[in-house]
Amino acid sequence: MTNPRSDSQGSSEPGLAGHERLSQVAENYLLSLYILGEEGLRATSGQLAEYIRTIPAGEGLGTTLPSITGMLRRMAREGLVELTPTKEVKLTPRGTILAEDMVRRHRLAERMVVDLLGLELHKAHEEAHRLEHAISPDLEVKIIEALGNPTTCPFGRPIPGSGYVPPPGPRLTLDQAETGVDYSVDRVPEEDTELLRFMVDLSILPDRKITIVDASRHRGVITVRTETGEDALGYGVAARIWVRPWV
Amino acid sequence: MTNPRSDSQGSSEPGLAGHERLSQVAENYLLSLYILGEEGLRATSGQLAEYIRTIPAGEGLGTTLPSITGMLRRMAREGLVELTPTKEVKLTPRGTILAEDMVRRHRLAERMVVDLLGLELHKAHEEAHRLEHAISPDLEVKIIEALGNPTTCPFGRPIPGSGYVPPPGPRLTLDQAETGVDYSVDRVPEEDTELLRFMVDLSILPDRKITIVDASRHRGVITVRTETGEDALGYGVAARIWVRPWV
DNA sequence: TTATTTAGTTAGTGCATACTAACCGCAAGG
DNA sequence: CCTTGCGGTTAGTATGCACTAACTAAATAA
Repeated sequence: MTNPRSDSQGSSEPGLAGHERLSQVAENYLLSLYILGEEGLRATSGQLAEYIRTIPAGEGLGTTLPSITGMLRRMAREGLVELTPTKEVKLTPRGTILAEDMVRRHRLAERMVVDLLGLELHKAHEEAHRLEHAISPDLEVKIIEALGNPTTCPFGRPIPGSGYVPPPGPRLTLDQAETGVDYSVDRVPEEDTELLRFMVDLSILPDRKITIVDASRHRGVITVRTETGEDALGYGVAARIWVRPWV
Repeated sequence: MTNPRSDSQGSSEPGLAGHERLSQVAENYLLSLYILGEEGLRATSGQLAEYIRTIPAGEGLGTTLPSITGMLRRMAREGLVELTPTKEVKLTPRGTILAEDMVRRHRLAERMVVDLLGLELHKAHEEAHRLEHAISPDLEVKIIEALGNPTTCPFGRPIPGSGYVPPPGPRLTLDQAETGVDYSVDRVPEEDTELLRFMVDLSILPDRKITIVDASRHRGVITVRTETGEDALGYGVAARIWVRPWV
């Protein structure tokens, strides 16, 4: 956003895209918009507000509708987004590139803090939200090397530009899965700290095996078996866990 | 600075000090003031301007005297510094604690990017200047663990709160050292990227052995021998390298 | 001693980002 | 068809942090 930070910034190192630097706020918006897209949600100011509200402490507020309108206007002026007549927010090509940069840095940061620094998984998303703004192209390259070119974040989401190929076979949410069939966990929600803590205990984590022992929709409870044992999940939670058929 | 970021921030984790979050600009000022103190320089607005100018790309400018006056006024209002009648800037107790926090994070970040991520030494200082603002207390603990409780940054400066004890024996700058005597490098300048690149080649790095082969003050040149071989340094450069007697 | 240089402040502005309060347009319900 | 409410924008304002231009006070030089 032509903020002071964007001066004196000439990084033309090799490796990855141009890595133009924006304000942290703009970077957060781009990341949020990218993720809304990924989730297949209509990217409106309201959705954006909601998502931004999940961006944990340390990143500033900016969660009221008027703030968002204003920010989007500025971003539109800078050619990062377009505001369609249907009140939707679309990333421009340039915005898309920069958004991917952010998502990549975010997910690399998540991997770094977990795999290299041993941070507890449930804290990774929040920490990454701070770190993503502080990773230069040089550092990004080093992180990728140190991690051995990871293709997903620790929650199972793909790292853009990493050469991720979605595993074969259909992907579905756990609430739609069949009883008695073995599945592999594909993705888990990343922003719900308390839930994550619980899932770590239960080994409901990407690439682990999970099987539905019993699903009683009327009670709204699914019982699953994992490495660790058996436990019950609500349908709401189950709907946020993606699985694919076990190899 | 009562900026939006300081809301929603309740980190009361164990381990290290309170870790109140300020604006990045304020954090930079605190770090700069701390380092000026460390170097024994009179901390005036002018010195501050000069030091802040060395803070590399990505951190924003804010280098003119009026900006500094303004910022210091705000920081004084927040009880971080005091402006003495002799135009000197003093850290308050609270300011000192927060400044130490920043310096610690900065130096840990330097170690992390070098030791854990393999970043080239001459880039470490600049990267750390971005990362220092993005390290939470939790993460700090993990970084310390992963690094095995380091007591200095890769340039030889002590990490506050690490239990660093200065090595015994006198410390002097290389331009004052005697010819033919073996010394151990104690500290090297961290912000001069080009110089550092050269020193890495020459193995003029903390804890390495260095010996003056010949010093011809009139020519302004000192010839040193290191692991790597012999080479000539200007007196200006030599004055910025700290050494102590070799064990 | 007076003139100049140096260091710092004050004044006046600009921009990004936040907020609250007030307004608008459309979908749904009566 | 009108009314209400939700989602969004506009208006108005505040604060942090940057700048330039103009002033001042202390130190230095002439």
